[in-house]
Amino acid sequence: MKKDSRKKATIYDLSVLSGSSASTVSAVLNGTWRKRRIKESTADLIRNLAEEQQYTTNQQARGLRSSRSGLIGLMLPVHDNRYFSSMAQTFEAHVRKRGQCPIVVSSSRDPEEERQTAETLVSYSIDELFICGATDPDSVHEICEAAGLKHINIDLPGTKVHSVVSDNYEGSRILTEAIIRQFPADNPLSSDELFLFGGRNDEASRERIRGFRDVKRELLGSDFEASIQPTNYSPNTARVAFEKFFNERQRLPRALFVNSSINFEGLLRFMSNHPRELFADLVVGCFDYDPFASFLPFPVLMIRQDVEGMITKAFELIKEPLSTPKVYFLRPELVAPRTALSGPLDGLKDIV
Amino acid sequence: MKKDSRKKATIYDLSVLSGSSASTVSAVLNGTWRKRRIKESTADLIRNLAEEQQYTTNQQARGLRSSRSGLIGLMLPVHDNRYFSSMAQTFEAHVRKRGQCPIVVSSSRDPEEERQTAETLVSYSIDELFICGATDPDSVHEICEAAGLKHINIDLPGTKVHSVVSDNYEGSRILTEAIIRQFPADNPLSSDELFLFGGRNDEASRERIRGFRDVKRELLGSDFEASIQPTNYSPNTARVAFEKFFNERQRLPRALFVNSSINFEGLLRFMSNHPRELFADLVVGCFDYDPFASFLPFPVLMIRQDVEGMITKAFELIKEPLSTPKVYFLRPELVAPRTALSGPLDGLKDIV
DNA sequence: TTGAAAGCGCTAACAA
DNA sequence: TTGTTAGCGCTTTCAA
Repeated sequence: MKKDSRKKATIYDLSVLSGSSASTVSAVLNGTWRKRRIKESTADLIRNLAEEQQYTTNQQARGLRSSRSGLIGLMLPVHDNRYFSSMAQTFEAHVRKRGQCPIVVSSSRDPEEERQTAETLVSYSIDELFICGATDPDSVHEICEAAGLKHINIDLPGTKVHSVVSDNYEGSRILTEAIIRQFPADNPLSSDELFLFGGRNDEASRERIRGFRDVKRELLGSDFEASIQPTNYSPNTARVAFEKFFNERQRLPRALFVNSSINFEGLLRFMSNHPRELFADLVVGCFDYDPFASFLPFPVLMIRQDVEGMITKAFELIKEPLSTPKVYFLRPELVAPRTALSGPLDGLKDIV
Repeated sequence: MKKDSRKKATIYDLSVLSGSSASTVSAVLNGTWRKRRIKESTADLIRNLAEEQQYTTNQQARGLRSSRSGLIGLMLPVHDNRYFSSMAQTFEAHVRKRGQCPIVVSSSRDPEEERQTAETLVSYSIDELFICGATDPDSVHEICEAAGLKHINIDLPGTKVHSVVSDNYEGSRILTEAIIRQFPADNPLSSDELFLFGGRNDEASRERIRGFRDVKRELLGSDFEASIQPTNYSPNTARVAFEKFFNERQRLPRALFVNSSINFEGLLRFMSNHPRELFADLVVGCFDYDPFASFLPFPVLMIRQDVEGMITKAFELIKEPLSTPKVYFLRPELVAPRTALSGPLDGLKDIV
């Protein structure tokens, strides 16, 4: 005999139906029944009833009581970008595998929004927070700390807890060198023909710029202040920067190091206003991987960051009791032009 | 005088500190105090205390009591794709604007996973569920229905509640026609040179195929069974299909209608194994928009679905009391080659 | 092997 | 204008 059917069944309903107490039902349903020495048969009975009544645990109640929620949070700068969306995809797979519920939220690289987002997540008693690409991870840390919430930094390091980031310096060196080597010996690239566009004053950008400059000096003999054109992470700001550069010199550099695929989109916006011939022998290196970008009509070298590795490492580290915060570096990978790498989607089973 | 500081302050702490009762504190903090006729000064006092103690509401407790949570769910097939990631980005902005907390989860187009995901979300008492691109939306409906959870379908329609989808038939017609018109009058495309790759037996694919076939018949005089090559939504399956086609005929069709950017990635994988000259005069139409794909070295026509419009409409409809379930169609937009459209990221403020 | 009872932090009648 | 009280559904001692 069904109950209201609009109302979900509770352990009390099952308690009545089974003739056991609510605490017995609870133990059976949350898996602690073995160590409570509950009879196999009682357990069976209750489980059948639960199935029949379509019982599902009310996680809010469980969470309130146990001050856990089963929710694992990932805070992202933005969703709409292949780097971060693959981060979300990978993160989800890991969380699901542990039987928990992923909750992915973005906070636009705005420190205030980051803090608010963290507070919100705390108020839902999430169990762990992965802070990815935060502008101000240490402020987020304070909030987590105050709530006793385990957390870790990814992509951009903080100073209060462990961080897992790409080796941006090394990645940048590899990319810069690869850009330079694209040019033939009889028409080599000169220092004043290679510019870096994009990024801002964050650790990743600083490291990438450092690698870029070092390699330029080593391989091209020199570098100069203006070879760095920061544009934040914004297609439109990047577009404007390219326009400006072009207007001043009537051409783009022969070679471009674009810091992040987001800014690469700014280059596309610029291109859409100009004839394609203009870019016939442009060489672009992009610090980020996007499968479509790899096949553009000019050589595009890309750096793919090891998202799977970062997430895996972060899951390892987040449970470790914190000693002194350390930064773990993962080496990113150079991707040759016209390369289609497999990604997190390839792990999913195909339903046809 | 601070409390434990590791423990979060509760309304009881504030109740003691302020000398008011817990219910007064509660009313002040959750905004119902005006109608409870609480003195402005008491309210002020309590709010100051709350600030000072860094009080934040325990949403689990509030949710348990009020059987709401402030969580709004979006169920996506996958994250790592520009269509769905822009969906997530847009959805987030809408939810945030309403002061609620977005929770975006993917379920791999697997009906069983869709159901489980829905159950999980229900168990957290989410307030509304947006079901995007679900393989079996009606099963998800049953779960929501049983829990009294408001929900709506996006992208792929269901029969039990309202749905907001792209006008796939019309979009497909537009795209197919545009593909055909890419070819010059003196060397026109013939029916046997245009194939559709990708998709499966879902409503979107069926409609796209219908539009494709209709336009082929109208403009090219005929169509044939084999012009449709379903590959599911999977880069790898698509790659295999292209390989197979190529092996059998030693060439690709002159023109391709690729159903979804996910399958377009399969085409890239195919291309990476072949010299670029092979694709010198290929024309591709893709039902989905990706900014990088738009600039590939051959003409790429794309269809951008109206994500912002779909989300907006869905938010309108979800609160409407359900009469007979209706399907709302939004017209997607044809995107010419070499076009960089602005997206949901452009709405964010730029922090430099 | 099980049950009774307290309580997680909050809301919302109902009193006062 | 405010306080008292009774839960929301679950977990977890402690007792039996």
